[in-house]
Amino acid sequence: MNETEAFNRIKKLRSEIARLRKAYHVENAPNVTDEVYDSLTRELKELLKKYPKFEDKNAGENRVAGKPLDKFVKVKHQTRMLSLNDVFNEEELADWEKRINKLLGNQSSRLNYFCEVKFDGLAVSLIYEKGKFVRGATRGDGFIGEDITQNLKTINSIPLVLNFPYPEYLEVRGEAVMSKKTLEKLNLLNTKEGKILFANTRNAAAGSLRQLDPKLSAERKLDFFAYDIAENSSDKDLLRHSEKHKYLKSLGFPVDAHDAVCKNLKEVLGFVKKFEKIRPNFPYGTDGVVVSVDDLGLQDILGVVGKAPRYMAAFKYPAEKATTVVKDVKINVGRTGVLTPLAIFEPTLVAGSTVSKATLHNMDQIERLDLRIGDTVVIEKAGDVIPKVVEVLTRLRTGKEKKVKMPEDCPVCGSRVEKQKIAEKKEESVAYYCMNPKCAAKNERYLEHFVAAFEIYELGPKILRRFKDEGLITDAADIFALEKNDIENLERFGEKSAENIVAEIKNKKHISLGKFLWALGILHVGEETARDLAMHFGTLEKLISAAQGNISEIDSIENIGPAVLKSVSTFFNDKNNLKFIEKLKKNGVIVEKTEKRKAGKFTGLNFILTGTLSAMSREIAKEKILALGGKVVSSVSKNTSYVVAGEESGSKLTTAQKLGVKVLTEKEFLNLLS
DNA sequence: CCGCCTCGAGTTCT
DNA sequence: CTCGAGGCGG
Repeated sequence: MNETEAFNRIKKLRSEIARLRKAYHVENAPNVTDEVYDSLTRELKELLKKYPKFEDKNAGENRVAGKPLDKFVKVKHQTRMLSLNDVFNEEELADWEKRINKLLGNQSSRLNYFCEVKFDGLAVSLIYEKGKFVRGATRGDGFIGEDITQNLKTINSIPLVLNFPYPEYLEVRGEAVMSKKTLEKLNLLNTKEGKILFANTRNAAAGSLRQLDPKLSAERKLDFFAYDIAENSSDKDLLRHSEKHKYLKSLGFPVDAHDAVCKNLKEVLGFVKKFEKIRPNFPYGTDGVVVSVDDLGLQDILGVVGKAPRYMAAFKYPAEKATTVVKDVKINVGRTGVLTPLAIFEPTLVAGSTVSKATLHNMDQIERLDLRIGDTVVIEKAGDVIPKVVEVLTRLRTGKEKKVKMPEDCPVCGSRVEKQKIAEKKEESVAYYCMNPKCAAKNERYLEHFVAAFEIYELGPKILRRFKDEGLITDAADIFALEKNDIENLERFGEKSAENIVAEIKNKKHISLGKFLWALGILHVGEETARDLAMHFGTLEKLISAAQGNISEIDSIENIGPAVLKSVSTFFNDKNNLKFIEKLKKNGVIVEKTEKRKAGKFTGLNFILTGTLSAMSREIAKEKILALGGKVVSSVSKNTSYVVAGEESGSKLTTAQKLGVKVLTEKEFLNLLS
């Protein structure tokens, strides 16, 4: 990026950030997520670090967010309400400590830390006179906030009268929050009434406290947690931040129950990691941990720079949403010849890992998103794992973005690309296909699929490709004729790895009919349908003769309709395919006969496996269920009998609960098995 | 013919 | 996990 481009980007970012801020703080628009805002702000900051000449003191990023609304009475804070500097990882936390140590010099030996959970709500200030709650205000811009005393009085956890002995005058800082449960209920209600939903607990808390009618505010059932004392007229000697917490507790304020003094950064990180585990099940929304220098004397020495104190840092957990720029859209060719667009972007940290690409599925999806190369996009991780482009920030466009075009020719073999007719229908497929049966990409993907079905784990994509390039194999059947010598002679392959590979292949020559049919890669015949076929016919020979003669027998099988029927019969009437099967047999592949599905105690039951089981792998669990006559399906619906939830279960658990499907713990599942 | 379920296929990172 | 498409019942 050159200087002009950087400057243009900075301008765009500034205006979009300003727009989001206004939507967020002034209009309380619930659909704006602060993560997108944060992500853009981070990019702007980095750009300004690289190009300091474009710094602008009056620009939005140098002002504290939160312009007060006109509707509420404005109040001036006696001491400014600060914001915090963020750190995102261990390294940044260590940098923070280094800066502190430098400033403290020889006093740094007294340094220890205080950790507390950072609630994601609305920061408020509460004033008590003679032990009575007299005024509460929002943070606003840090200097001037809004008087929301009436609304705050509806929060049960804010004491209206302090426990004795209390100081003449006290100003408490804390966070007004909404529990996740309350938010869920509120959103459910809003859905029914057709109102807009709140994106997170923070927006909900802020929105609720901004209700002009305190009755509405009261219905929202907010909570409060205190974290600091700003003014205190008593002569009580508070020397540490941790003592403030204790004192707040004694006066009747709820404080974070996890808070702890940490001797060093290692302990701080321990706290951060411990809470990260608790966080998903914690009743309130949180976005990190606040780390403070515990000694108030040291805090004074360190002081405040700009709007944030040097003695505090917010350790932020990785955001679930982030923004990034699409550098390119590549086209992948799959086993079936389908062309799949793949967005390539700047490596970006999202939900704990760095992501550099995401599938776009097909052209329709690209059009729906209106995605162009060069666009800034919002990404998240579906189910916390798979990166996904959720939105394009079209306002950040410069006009230089390029539309994505599906190539007319296959990017690998160069042959024509086209949409396919959908069986029994006039429509065409959404996807484009490379129709060349000899396409190198298709063959490679097929080899990968084949070894996966045979469970030959030693042969990954890289090795397969190498074997193919070196001429060791031309088709999948050649794999079973590989010898130790062939492999050893290749560069970068040792004797040991050659032995392992050959042994593994030999081991996997016996295969069930179902897995074998799946390995053949027949159109529309995946793992499930392959098993249905295997269960019905029992042997490969019976299936082949039916495919070549009495196809009505295939048609009669449950879950097999016209499309699958046609593809199966076409496959087994093709001479090349039959030759390939013969070659596999000749090379030692033995297809095991399949027993007809036995009725067992799981007959008619559908299982879903989610999360990690400790006693067995999912693969084994699946086999056990099948052996008892049950089925393992991949998506939850109301027809699902049981969801078996292991450790760290994903979204399937949530859907199960929503649909009222019975959920089993691993223990309950094991009991059911035996 | 439509709407619900499933299945198939492609996909990411540690 | 997600999207498209096949199977099937209403």
